[in-house]
Amino acid sequence: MRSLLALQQKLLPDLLEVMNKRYRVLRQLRLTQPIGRRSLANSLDITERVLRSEVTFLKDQGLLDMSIQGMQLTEEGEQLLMELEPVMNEVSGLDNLEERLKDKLGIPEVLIVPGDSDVTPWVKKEMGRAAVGRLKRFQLESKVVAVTGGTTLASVADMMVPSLDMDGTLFVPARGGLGEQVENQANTICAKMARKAHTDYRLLHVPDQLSEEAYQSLIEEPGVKEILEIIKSASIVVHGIGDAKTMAVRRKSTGQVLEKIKENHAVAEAFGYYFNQSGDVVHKVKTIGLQLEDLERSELVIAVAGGHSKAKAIEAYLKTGIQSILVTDEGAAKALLEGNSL
Amino acid sequence: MRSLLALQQKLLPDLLEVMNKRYRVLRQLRLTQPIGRRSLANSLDITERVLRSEVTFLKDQGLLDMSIQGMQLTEEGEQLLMELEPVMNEVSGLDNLEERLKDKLGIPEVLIVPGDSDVTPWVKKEMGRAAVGRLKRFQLESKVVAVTGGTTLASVADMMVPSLDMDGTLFVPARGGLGEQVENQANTICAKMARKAHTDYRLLHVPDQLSEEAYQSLIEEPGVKEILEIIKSASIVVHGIGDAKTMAVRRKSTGQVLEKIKENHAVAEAFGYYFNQSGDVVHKVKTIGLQLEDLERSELVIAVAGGHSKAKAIEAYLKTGIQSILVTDEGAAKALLEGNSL
DNA sequence: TATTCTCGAGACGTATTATGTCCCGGTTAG
DNA sequence: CTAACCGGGACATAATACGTCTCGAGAATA
Repeated sequence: MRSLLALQQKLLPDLLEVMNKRYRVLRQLRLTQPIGRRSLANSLDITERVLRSEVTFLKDQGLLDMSIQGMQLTEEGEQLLMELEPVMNEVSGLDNLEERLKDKLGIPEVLIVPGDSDVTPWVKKEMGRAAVGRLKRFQLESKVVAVTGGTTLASVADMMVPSLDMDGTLFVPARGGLGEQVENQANTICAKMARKAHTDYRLLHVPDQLSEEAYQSLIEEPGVKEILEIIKSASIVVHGIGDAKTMAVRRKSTGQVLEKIKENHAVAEAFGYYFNQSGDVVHKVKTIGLQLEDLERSELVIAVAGGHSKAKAIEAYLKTGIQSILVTDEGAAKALLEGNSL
Repeated sequence: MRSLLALQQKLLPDLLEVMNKRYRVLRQLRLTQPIGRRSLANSLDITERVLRSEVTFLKDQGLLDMSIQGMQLTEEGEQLLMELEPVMNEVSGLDNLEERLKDKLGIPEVLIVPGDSDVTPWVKKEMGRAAVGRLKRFQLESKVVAVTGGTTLASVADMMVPSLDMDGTLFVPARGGLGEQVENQANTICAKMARKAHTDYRLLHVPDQLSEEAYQSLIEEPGVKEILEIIKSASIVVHGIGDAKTMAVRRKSTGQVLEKIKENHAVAEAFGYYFNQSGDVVHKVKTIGLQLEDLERSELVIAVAGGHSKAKAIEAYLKTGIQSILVTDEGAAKALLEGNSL
């Protein structure tokens, strides 16, 4: 017996097209609501008139509300969208991609969201939503969650929502100062995430540049030492993966470091570690906090990174053999699979 | 979690309508093929041009063939239609109706086909097809199937198809002469059914009017006695349900009988028994064969009857408490549920 | 407070599609 | 032989989809 969708393909070949169109409208709306017709049409790359037809239809169906501030999903719209997600993933073949990528990378789980965050920036938010969704399916009560910095993790924080079974969950930054801008620092993201989740957080204040003596005395400081222990005990880690060169530049690393990275052909970066194509560590930012080997003791590691330009970095990092869940986007996933098949 | 169809109802109600239209075309075509555009359009009560659009589409999809004799379903069309049946039942809410009716009548299973056989005659054929389909899901090898007469059972015979697991199945008429026209007599229907099923049948020749002595000597006749025993051993019974008065008139019953039926407020009739609104037997045609109490020993009893005008009769008959499967149509089902809710 | 921006809604001409209505030549049954 | 029915072609018209522009209202900003 064929599936319902297969039957419908025969009887209504354009069904999927329409369904996909409406689904995309709802999904984009969820990300940017409240939003007006023109901007939304622009985001979806369709003309205003077409969007208008869809939107009036969806409004009649009670899936969204129109007001002077713009359009917003109704309760029912949110609900429908949620239920629609797995269906559309299957339709667009994303679950297929997920399977293949899982096999290629040798990791236990891959989640792929549609789009390419290099092309359309809001895809990062979708990755964020997916990561949060995955996180919440885990038993989080009284657990410590360590998070890193980066723009992708900022998206994860953006999409964080409170949940009943996050009672006592504590968010901490994975590692100390890594030279990022404030909004992308682990501390900032950690705080934001905890606030949005309606739960607690602890911060780790470590200056970027530090002499050896100052460093030694700092880690003996009782306040710091206590947090460090909590961080080391983290059972859940959520982190991003960056392109080595980009990250080094963004962190305003010294010429020496840049040189080292270039010489050793580093391609990937994750929480202060730089990796070459084979997954070997070629450089490490000197700071306190979670170390690479600590990951092995974690119960759940989620790596979030997308955009086709990150494909190489993702692949290199996962060659370390870390059993991590990968949350990525269609662009990166396809690039990864293509690159591998060459 | 709602089903995919429920989601689609919200997201693409218009497409489901189209799907329904195309489904109806295919279904009607199956019943009357080969048939031309104009007649088919007439049957479906849509204009020729609309049908034409659908038909050309369906032809392009390879679901039907057009020839000079008319249109016919292809193999693929037949297959699709079959797989589509449960889906469309869900869409049109028929499976919901089935559940409700099952509860109201207190019987184990109800099958409803779309339409109303009082309004559109070919719905009887659909009921026939449904009954045959249900019958074939039962283990029929070497079993005896007793059938009654009536126009509805004639439709069942029409739709009978051979099947691999009907080896050794024997068709017999449930009861002797009941005064029907030849084409609606149990004997005729029994023979037709067996022939279409590519299996055996035995007939029971009993004249309509018979003196008591002749009757007694007849049932002692070896040939008759043998068949009678087979009939009594029938494990499967398929029968119709009629309106009491209509049946009495059609059978040209005597004024005496008509009077009795009227006086006792008989509303339903089934294989020669007349029932009042409470399900009590108020009259019984004197003939040999299966008796009402024999039904209790049957493994499978299927009652087939449709059309809103038969609602009262169906309800009355099923009040006897017989554990029967009911095959009916939308018209009767709705009338039954409405009547009950008043 | 003044100004600018974005919002939904209306309007309207045009391109596209759906539909109603005929007609035609061929095939078949009576 | 003819009447009925078949698919297919044709065409005017109605309905719909779409691109484009405009307007007044509220929100944000300065």
